[in-house]
Amino acid sequence: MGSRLTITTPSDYDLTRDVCSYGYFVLAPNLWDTKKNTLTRQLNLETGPATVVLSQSLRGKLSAVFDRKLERTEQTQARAQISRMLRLNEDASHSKAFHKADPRWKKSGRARLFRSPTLFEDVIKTVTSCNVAWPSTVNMNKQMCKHLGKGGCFPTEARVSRTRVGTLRGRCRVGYRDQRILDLAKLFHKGEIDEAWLESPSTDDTDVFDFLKTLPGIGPYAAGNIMMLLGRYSRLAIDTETIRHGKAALGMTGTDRQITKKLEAHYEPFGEFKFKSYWFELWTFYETKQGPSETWDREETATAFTAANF
DNA sequence: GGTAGACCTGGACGC
DNA sequence: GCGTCCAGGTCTACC
Repeated sequence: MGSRLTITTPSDYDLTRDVCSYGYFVLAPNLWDTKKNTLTRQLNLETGPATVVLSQSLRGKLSAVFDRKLERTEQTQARAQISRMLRLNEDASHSKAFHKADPRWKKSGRARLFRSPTLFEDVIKTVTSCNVAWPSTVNMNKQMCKHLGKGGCFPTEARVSRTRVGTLRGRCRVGYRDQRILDLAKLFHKGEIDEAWLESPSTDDTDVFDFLKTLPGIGPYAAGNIMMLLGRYSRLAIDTETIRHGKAALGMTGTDRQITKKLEAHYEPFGEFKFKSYWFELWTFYETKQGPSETWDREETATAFTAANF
């Protein structure tokens, strides 16, 4: 019989709404059950992988059911990873501050963006989303979990750092990103990424952004996206989808450079919550096209989300 | 500081 | 079923 943990959440936490809030919730090893409203995934723990099923039946509480018994230290690890993934550190007052800055989301309560249990997974997922259509991103993550992850887990930095580039390219289908992913894994494995510094409130956003851009495979878009994943929402991550959103939803015209400037100005009033305001606008647009995000099946969204759909 | 071209994959399209 | 074209962000070389 596996372990069962009760996770205390912020009072306004809603598992369905807050998991189905960012594209990574449909990337392996995450599996959202559209019928049961549960999130299943594998976690890398001290003595090996463990599969957890997260569900919510009470406000302020989550249930985490594991496929095996966890030692006390593993329970602590699992709690920390789940907390990071679900952004349980962002309490109700954080949501309230965001809704004050942008009241459009007060009614739905949207405020949190789903992320990964580790920064390493977030960074690699971001690299797999660069210069590629969504179905390829889905496939890259699926193949990395299949070929490199123990027990279906997302591979650790240790595992990726000793993987050959040919395996990353040939089996995991990451293309020219192979060397960049390998170099990133080595940096994480050697402890050259100071997560405490990146996440510290006393570290300036600009310093974090400038550092991220020095990493292999990380340019302005990826750095902006990782900023969001670190809980820093003061800047946008502008890609072709952002430009398209500027044109289609906000009626902006001009060259891409002109639209970029207009977008920066458009979201400026949202200050430290700029990314969230932008993202929930975009997410709402996707939902008008694809239906509520909690109904998006992992396999179906792999093919449904192409530029042609928008 | 700005920009052209290469990088790789998979979907779309034409035949 | 096959071949070709194209989209996507980062990096390097060059002006």
